[in-house]
Amino acid sequence: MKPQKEIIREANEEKILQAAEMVFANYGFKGATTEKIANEAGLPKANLHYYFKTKSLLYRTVLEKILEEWMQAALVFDKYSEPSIAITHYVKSKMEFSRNRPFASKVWANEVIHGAGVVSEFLETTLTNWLNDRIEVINKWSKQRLINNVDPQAFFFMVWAMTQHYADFEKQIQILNKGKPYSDKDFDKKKEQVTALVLASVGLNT
Amino acid sequence: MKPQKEIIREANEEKILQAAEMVFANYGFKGATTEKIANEAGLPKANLHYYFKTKSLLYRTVLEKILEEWMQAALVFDKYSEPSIAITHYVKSKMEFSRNRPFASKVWANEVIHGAGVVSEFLETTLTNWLNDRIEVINKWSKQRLINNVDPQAFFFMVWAMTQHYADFEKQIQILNKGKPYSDKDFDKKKEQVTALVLASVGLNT
DNA sequence: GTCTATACGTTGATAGAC
DNA sequence: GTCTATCAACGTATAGAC
Repeated sequence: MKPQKEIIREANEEKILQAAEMVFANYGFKGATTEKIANEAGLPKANLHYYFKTKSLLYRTVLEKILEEWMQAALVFDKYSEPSIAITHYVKSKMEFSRNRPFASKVWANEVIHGAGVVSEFLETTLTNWLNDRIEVINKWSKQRLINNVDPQAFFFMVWAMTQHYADFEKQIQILNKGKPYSDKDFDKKKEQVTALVLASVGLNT
Repeated sequence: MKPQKEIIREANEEKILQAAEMVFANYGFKGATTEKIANEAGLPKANLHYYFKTKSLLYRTVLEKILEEWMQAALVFDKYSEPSIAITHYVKSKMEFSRNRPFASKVWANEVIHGAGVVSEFLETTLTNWLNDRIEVINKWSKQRLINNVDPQAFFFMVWAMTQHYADFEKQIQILNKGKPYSDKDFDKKKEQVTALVLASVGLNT
């Protein structure tokens, strides 16, 4: 059985991390204050600093959690060997991530826009390796004439950009949607449309 | 002939606006300090506040300039009536904007991610009108069987996301490109690839 | 129009009682 | 582990001499 203190610690850290993700997403690193995060987590600022010594450390911890989930979503690409099925599942997985974890997507976007100071190591190693392997898969499919002869890198950038756009530019999308946020049904339709566009872009019919 | 003071004013405002765009792009609104901007513009902080009373006003002025350019690039869509030509020119125009004005794109992305507090009015009026008109164009093309039957809104979001991705996620793209920024030649190739993907996505061949 | 010095608010972080 | 009080650093904005 876990000691009482450890249980408390884990619960509080979790509350803080969730609050931090939201506040960092909405205000950026500098714009986010430890006080806002603490309020959102429902505890005094001093407690936040007790659990996370510095704001910087808290930010890095938030990003680490996001990276784990990013990789988790990426695994879907390898689950199926048939191009249209693999791509469909991957796009849907990315769209669902945007829908369910919009703050995570925004924190990520923010971090990269401002120079990826924290995540550059991840980009240089894990993500580079992941992408290079998947580029080979796309090239293989092209050679087998299963899909159009596309630039694999441009293809992945397209999928990332399109799917993350629905999280990062949520506000713009909402305004252009007559001011109303997408309902679950709306979003499901967009998920289908995005998938159809991606499949067509490499020459696959739906 | 313009009075001397006016000439000085215009020159200094221009220097400040350019510096501000870069600093806002790289550090976000809160992360950008008036001192950094002033240094970048090559004048003391007090002068910056002489030309732009507050940081907020400076930020809004930067955004207004970006909006004008955004609309300018959007005009290209209407220059040609044939779908593949219109789309090709529009995508290329957006890609060139990302290439030539990466800071503008980043400031915009940042602003929208954090809730579009300043640009929401533009989104509600000008951009909504622009998009609604262009949606009709896409629908017309669909009905005439000139392009696939696609969701016009999803189509434009795709183009915006894909093209702006090359500016906003510049750093990530650079790292995934063996650490080297795209040369002009690299970028031209990507421009072609992006155009090909977009055309194919609506059923047009290249 | 330029610039140094400075006032004043905000915020990250800590001390120290409970 | 919790929380109030507090401080030092920073950053916006201005006063006032040139």
